[in-house]
Amino acid sequence: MNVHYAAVRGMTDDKRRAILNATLCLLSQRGFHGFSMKQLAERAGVAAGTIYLYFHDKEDLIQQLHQDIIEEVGCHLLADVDDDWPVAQQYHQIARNLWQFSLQAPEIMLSKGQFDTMPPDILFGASYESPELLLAAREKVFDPVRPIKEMYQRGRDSQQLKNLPEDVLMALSIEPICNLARDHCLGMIQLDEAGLGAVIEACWDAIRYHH
Amino acid sequence: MNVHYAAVRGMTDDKRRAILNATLCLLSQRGFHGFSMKQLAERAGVAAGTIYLYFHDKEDLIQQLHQDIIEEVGCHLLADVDDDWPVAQQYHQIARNLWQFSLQAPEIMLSKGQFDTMPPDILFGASYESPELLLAAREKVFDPVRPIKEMYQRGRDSQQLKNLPEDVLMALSIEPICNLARDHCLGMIQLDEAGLGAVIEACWDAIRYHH
DNA sequence: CGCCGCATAATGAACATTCATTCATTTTAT
DNA sequence: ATAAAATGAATGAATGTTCATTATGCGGCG
Repeated sequence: MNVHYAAVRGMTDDKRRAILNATLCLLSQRGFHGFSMKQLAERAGVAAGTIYLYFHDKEDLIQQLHQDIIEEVGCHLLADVDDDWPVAQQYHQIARNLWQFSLQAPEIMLSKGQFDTMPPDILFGASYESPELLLAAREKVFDPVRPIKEMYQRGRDSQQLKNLPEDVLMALSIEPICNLARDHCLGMIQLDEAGLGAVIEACWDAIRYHH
Repeated sequence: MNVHYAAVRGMTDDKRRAILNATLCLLSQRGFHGFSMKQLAERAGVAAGTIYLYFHDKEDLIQQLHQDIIEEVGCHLLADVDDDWPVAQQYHQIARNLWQFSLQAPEIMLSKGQFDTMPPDILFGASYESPELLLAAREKVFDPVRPIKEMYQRGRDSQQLKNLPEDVLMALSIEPICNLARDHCLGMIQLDEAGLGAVIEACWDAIRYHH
């Protein structure tokens, strides 16, 4: 009887997946507004009421999608990254993984901005009113990408990276690639293999310690 | 009789400003969803119907706010930047202006992400279906920040900056600062004067041509 | 095999809200 | 007195959610 952990009533997990996929799809092209549960039901190929068998309400749905995406991103970014590699090589692999991932799952890259600007009580179940609770909740949610943060720590401690907080190092070397990947998915820019290499090198220049 | 250019019926422009300010305020803290015209009217201190004297509808309001913000940002970023300066100095001044602006108008920084992920037909009156129209409309809207783009061009042509498209150079050297400014406004990170200098230097490292 | 009972899964019309927008009326300024 | 500006109750459409009803899969029984 240990198959019932996923949902209270809903059983087959592929319905849940279909709903999550449809949510991501709508979110990436229509945004959070102009996105209704009825549209979602139609897109997912289920009835409106079915959604509420798998998710408590709209916010719960968004929250679970967010968690789901972070796990998938974390998994893909860290693929083929060896703990024993030097930080430079690890970063380059992660950066390439990120770009490749954005090509195979563009909806996720396109929806990233939506999540980034979402009220924190939806994503983390905690509001700005209690900063310490919010911080803890956020840390838990982003646990799947913690190894990346730790890589930045190691690089900084060994003076291979600049002496800056991890958030800053990530803002300098991950976010630009996310932005460019989004623009690339939207057809606003083109970037070939050589261009990608140059971009990654530029991001590396931003964070590496220049002796 | 030359005071009637601003609106069809509405006259006093401070009502328009009040509505725009209230829109920005709500947009930055509640996001696009959970933002209603009735809330807006209350916040702006006007009746619901008054909004429609100055703006055709909700989308028009958002579009005008977007244009308004871009003009203000462009104006502030280029303050105290001399055309005769070397590119390095120009960039540093713009970066500092950007940070300072984010402190004095945090709502604008907080709402940036909302606009970035908004369907293009709202912001530019053109959809993805006709890429050439969309591109032209976008260029027109972003005209106030064109001097910045031109600075990047000059820097690249004179081999002071890396040989990358302007969009890429901006993604590398402007966007990270926007991201950090947003996180700083939200209290998620702290950054003192020294830290800011280090961040700007890092962004400069990302785009400058290393001989 | 076919039929039955039963528990779970799924449905979608119905409901109460909330939304953007309108317009007959009132206020304001000249 | 008159024209422009502002109002806010009214309207219909759309939203998130519920729940009485229907469908489905399944193990036992004749």
